[in-house]
This record gives sequence, C-alpha cells and structure tokens, in this order.
Amino acid sequence: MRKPQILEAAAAVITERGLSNTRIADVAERAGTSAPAVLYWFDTREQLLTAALIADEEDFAARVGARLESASSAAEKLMLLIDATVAEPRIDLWIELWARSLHDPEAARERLRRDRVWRSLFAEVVVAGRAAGEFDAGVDPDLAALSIASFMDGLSVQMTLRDPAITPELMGDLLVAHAESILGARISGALDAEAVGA
Amino acid sequence: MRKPQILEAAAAVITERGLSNTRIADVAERAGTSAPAVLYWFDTREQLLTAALIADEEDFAARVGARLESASSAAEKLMLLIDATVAEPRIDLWIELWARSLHDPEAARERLRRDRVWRSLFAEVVVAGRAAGEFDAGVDPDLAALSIASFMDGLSVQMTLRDPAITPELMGDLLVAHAESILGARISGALDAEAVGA
DNA sequence: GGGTACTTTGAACGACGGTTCAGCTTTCGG
DNA sequence: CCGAAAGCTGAACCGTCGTTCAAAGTACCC
Repeated sequence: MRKPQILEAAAAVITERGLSNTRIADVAERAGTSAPAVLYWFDTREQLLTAALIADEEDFAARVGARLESASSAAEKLMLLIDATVAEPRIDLWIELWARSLHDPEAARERLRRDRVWRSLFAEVVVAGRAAGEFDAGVDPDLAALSIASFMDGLSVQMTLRDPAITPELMGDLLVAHAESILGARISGALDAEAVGA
Repeated sequence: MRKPQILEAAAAVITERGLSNTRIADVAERAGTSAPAVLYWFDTREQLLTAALIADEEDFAARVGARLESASSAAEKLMLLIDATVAEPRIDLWIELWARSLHDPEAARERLRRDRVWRSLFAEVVVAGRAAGEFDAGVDPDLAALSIASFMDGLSVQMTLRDPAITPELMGDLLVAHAESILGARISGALDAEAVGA
C-alpha cells in the first residue's frame, strides 16, 4: 500500500514546482517508483493532485487539533492556532487549491469541506471561551471564526509571497490584535502565562 | 496595434478557464485572430499570461483610483475602496497571480509591485484622514493599509470561492468594523452621509 | 509448490498545443 | 508606382507528458 508515500511525494512536488508543473513522473521519482505505478493507485493525474492537496490539509488540521488538546484556556488555544499558522506557512498548497477550485468543482467541494473543519476549530474555541467568561458574551462564534480565519489567510498570502512589509512577528501581532478586538478580551501572553503561572 | 485587445481577451480567458488551461488558441479566437498572430506580439505563452494578469490589475487600480478623486472625506474614500472590492470580486485573477508567483520570479516581482500600489491607495487615505483629524493620530498608515488590504484579500477569497458563509453585505460589514477598530473612527455611513449632507 | 490476486515494470501510443516558418497582404513614405 | 517594413496567415513540426498494455514479479493461502 504505497498510497500514503505517493500522496506525500505529490504534496512535496506540488510545493516545489507548482500544481500545473507537477508531472506524474516527478511524483513517481520522489516516491521511489514509476509513473504507471502511480497511475495504478490513482486513476488520473487530476485525481492524484486533488487527493494530495486534501490529504496534506487533513494532516495539518489533525496535527493542530491534537496540539489544542494540551491547552487549558480558550485564550491559550487561540494563541496556539495563531502560532501554528504563523510558524508553518503552508499556504502554498492552499493557494494552489484555491486556484484549482476556481475551475474544478470537485476541488471546490473539498476545499469548502476542509475550510469548514478548519474554521470550526476556531468556532469551538470561541464557544468555550464565551462559556468560561473569557470572551464577550455577545460574540457570534461562526462570525468570529470566519473573520479571524479570513484575516489569517490574507496575511499568510503576503507572508508566503515574501512581501518584505510583513514578518512572522508582525503577522502574529496583527492577528492577536484583531482577535482581541473581536472577542473583547486579552489573549496575548496566554501562552507564556500558562507556562509561568498555574 | 492589437496588443490591448489580446491582453483583454487573455484576461477573459484566464478568468474563465484558469491560467494553466488557457491556450494561446483560445486567446486568439476571442481576440478575433490566430495563434501565430498572438505570438507575433508576445514572444511566448508565459509572457502573454503574465502581461495579461498585470495589465488587468493596473486597469483595476487605475479605475478605482479615479473614483477616489470624487470623494471629499477620507472616510468616504475608504468606503469607496471597500465598496469597489466587495462589488467587483476579481480576486480570480489575483489567486492565479499568487499561484504563479510561487514559482515564477517575474510574476512575483510584478505582483509585489502591484500590491504596493494597491496598498498605497489605502495608506494615502489614512494619511489624509489622520491629517484631517478623522482618524486616530497614532495610526501607522502602512500598517493600517497592510492590515485592511490583507483582510480584504482573505475575505475576497471566501467570496470568490462561493463560500455560503459569506455574502457581500457581510463582507462589507466585517471590513468596515475592522477599519473602524484600527483607525479609531466611524466610517460606516460616510457614503450616504455625503450624498445626503453637504 | 501451484494458483490467485495484487503490484509493478518497460515500452509504446497518441494527443495536445506551443512554436516555427515561408510566404501573403497591407500600409506608407518617397 | 515602388519597395520596404509591419502585421498576419495556414500549415506543418515536434517535444512533452498522460495514459495504456502486455508481461513480469511478488506475496499469500491452501
């Protein structure tokens, strides 16, 4: 069962050469096999590419979701989410997925599904924080999630494209400020505070 | 001199079929000419595509810039910028340009240049509004511009990809709220106010 | 140790589409 | 008119993959 290796190889190649420049042979080589072998597992190149994008996305969300378990307060969870995004700007693949979604219904459907999962991570945190009295009681979780996640996307694009106007620290600061303004709460320092305090 | 027509046709085809699916023949057909004729004006397909993306972008910025002239207050200008973006979601081409920038230095350079122009529209408005006492005196124009423009990008992506969670009105509201929070000023209603008042 | 299903391979096919090219038409200055 | 430059055309060329296929391993079960 080489499917996982192939998907991983595909994600790597896509990151490196771009979606449209990714050839089956490239993926095969990186996975240590041959082009027809790849096509044995995936009926077509299109399928392979879409599957790779989605698999990578699922991977990331799962990893981040796991990290959230260890956090105690909602503020800390939020900081973790921001941190993870700033530290690991794998927006490369998102941009490719977006571009693909524009003209591939299958990709569009999947990207919507994955985005919902991603945003629900935020929404859950907001719900928890609201219940715990950490955040404003009047905040709409879904709206807050949409707002924060969208801001993240926009900033990530600039970061990934190496805009000199933005640095990881700056991106983090802007996100924190935005979240605090929306949620009516202080969250910056939640990470250190947890480590120091308790 | 058919260059303009060809560029226009190219932008249309790219929007419709996506960058990587755009064939020279498609562009030629839409421009009412032949593939070799297109290649007469542009040495290569790559050049054509990059040029088309940039030309379209320049076009949009110029159009919006012109509209700004007519506004009197900074708040109104800001509302116009938000309005223009919400109303005309041509992020399609931006996404394509982003994806291309990931692996094409030429595209990356151009996209950076164009983004600077776009953001400077915001920065100038902030400077003016600050001078006029409309906005907080402590606001950093470039930072505010980066923040607002990035948020716009993120939201536009969701809009363009037809995320059911977002509507034009909602997008406008979120942007206005964000801008107001950053600038410490009320800008919503600036458009109507101008029309009614004065 | 033979059968069966699964996996992989090398080689070749075939289409698509960018690019080239030789020549035709048009424009325009003198 | 003439000739040269500019603009364009149809047709062909050709490289690049995605994909197919027949045959060869490989693993596993009875």
